[in-house]
Amino acid sequence: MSQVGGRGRRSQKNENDSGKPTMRDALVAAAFQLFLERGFEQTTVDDIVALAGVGRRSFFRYFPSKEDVVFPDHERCLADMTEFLDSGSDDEDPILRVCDAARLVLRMYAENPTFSVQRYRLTKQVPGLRHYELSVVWRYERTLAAYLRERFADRPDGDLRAEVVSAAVVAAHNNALRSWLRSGGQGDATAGVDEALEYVRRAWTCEGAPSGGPQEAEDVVVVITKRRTPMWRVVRDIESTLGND
Amino acid sequence: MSQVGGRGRRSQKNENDSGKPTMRDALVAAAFQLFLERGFEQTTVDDIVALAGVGRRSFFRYFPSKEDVVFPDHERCLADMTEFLDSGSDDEDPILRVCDAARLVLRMYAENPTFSVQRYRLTKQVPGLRHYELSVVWRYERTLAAYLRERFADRPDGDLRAEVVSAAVVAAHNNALRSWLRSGGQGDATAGVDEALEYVRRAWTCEGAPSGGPQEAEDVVVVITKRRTPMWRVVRDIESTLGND
DNA sequence: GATGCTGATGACACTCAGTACCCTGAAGTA
DNA sequence: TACTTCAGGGTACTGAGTGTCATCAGCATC
Repeated sequence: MSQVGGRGRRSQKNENDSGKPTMRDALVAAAFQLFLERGFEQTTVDDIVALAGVGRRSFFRYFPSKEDVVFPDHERCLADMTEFLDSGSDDEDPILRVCDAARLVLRMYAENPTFSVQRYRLTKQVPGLRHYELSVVWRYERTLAAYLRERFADRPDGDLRAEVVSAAVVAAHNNALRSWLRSGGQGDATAGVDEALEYVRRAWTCEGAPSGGPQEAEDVVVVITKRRTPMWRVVRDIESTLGND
Repeated sequence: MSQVGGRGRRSQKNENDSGKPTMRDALVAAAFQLFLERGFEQTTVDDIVALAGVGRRSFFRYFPSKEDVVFPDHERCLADMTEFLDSGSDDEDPILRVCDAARLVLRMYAENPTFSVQRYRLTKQVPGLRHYELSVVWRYERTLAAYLRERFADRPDGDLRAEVVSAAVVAAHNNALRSWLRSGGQGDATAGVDEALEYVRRAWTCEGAPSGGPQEAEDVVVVITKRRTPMWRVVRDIESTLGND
């Protein structure tokens, strides 16, 4: 119960050097202690501020809602993501760029596995928190989509492509992230996310020019046919795979 | 202001033949009238029940929350979608199937354009409703993903693929749907959605097995390598494609 | 027609999240 | 010292959502 709190993102303004935790951090710690003890819905804001020893009004000064205290670091992560996307050069593959942006979220989770896993279990149980999480994920997705929309502005399908790719990237990232969280935060989270993101990137870059990518593999695609498959069918499928139709 | 209400889904149990609207419909109509007049947040549940001439407690008997009254038909549409997916035959392309499932949502919107457009404008303005909509969309996405996960169970990447494809399908559908709603519900919504869904399908059926239609192909997979690719790399990729690693 | 059951509705009270408003005290500044 | 500023405390209020009980209409049964 001592590893909770907004740890893992020091050197920010919400941390003073004297070791004494900020009121914000104290509130997060108190809230999580109670949430884990008796559940989210069974804990009132009054309980939290009583444990933290502060006034009720102060809680809402730091967190706009009771749900916000469960996701204390997303606001910063979202800002980091925006900044990261703004700072990129224009000759980089946009899809690779949003994949890297998604990795920022993973990094935030991985910085404090215990906290992340506790939060994951809590969120899984409580509908209200699940819904709140949706709105957080949605904001990440909007950020990625806005970036892609700009980068794809010259394409006729730019708008649709931006939407779909950002949704796919977020889904892939979250799929790998949740799998890591389900495992209790054991092992390396990065590998799974890399794989998942690469999976999406491949689907959305193969169809035009093969373009980017590390340079290994990618060059090899596999054909397996049943015996006696008519040759025209093989040819047709090769052609449609290559996008020549 | 008279075209609001849960219209467009008659022949359901919430409609009695005597022409007198159900209490549920009366509540939806009263709520929308007030929401459009003075806004969602400026309207209390007390206002709604007063206008509808019913008791306050009755509101919450029909709608679990104030937000629910804005999306009175999604519950049924979700049930339709589940039923549709359950009733399909197993030799149909899963991705085509979920695309068709997504079209059920479009159909619901298109059944009552005026209502849909009013709701769209309302939802766009009110953060609370936007968040609620996210959870509705999420449930559709979960339904599609659960179906795909089952259908992709034999693939090594089945889980990830199910997540990513359902996210992409939902994103494409919503992109086209919103574009239609922004236009004020003019013209044909179907064409745009068809195009968007086809866009996604193409990206996700070319990449592995060409598969495509019902029973054709499926047997043909394509290998293309660069000249002079080392044989070990070809073998490795064949193995990993087959999931033998 | 009286009795009893049931399901829909209304009435009332309560909890709790979130907000508006104002007070206090500490720190800094002229 | 007087003034300002600002973080925080205290109180009262609004409004969503819930639990509980009373009421009443419809309907069957005796």
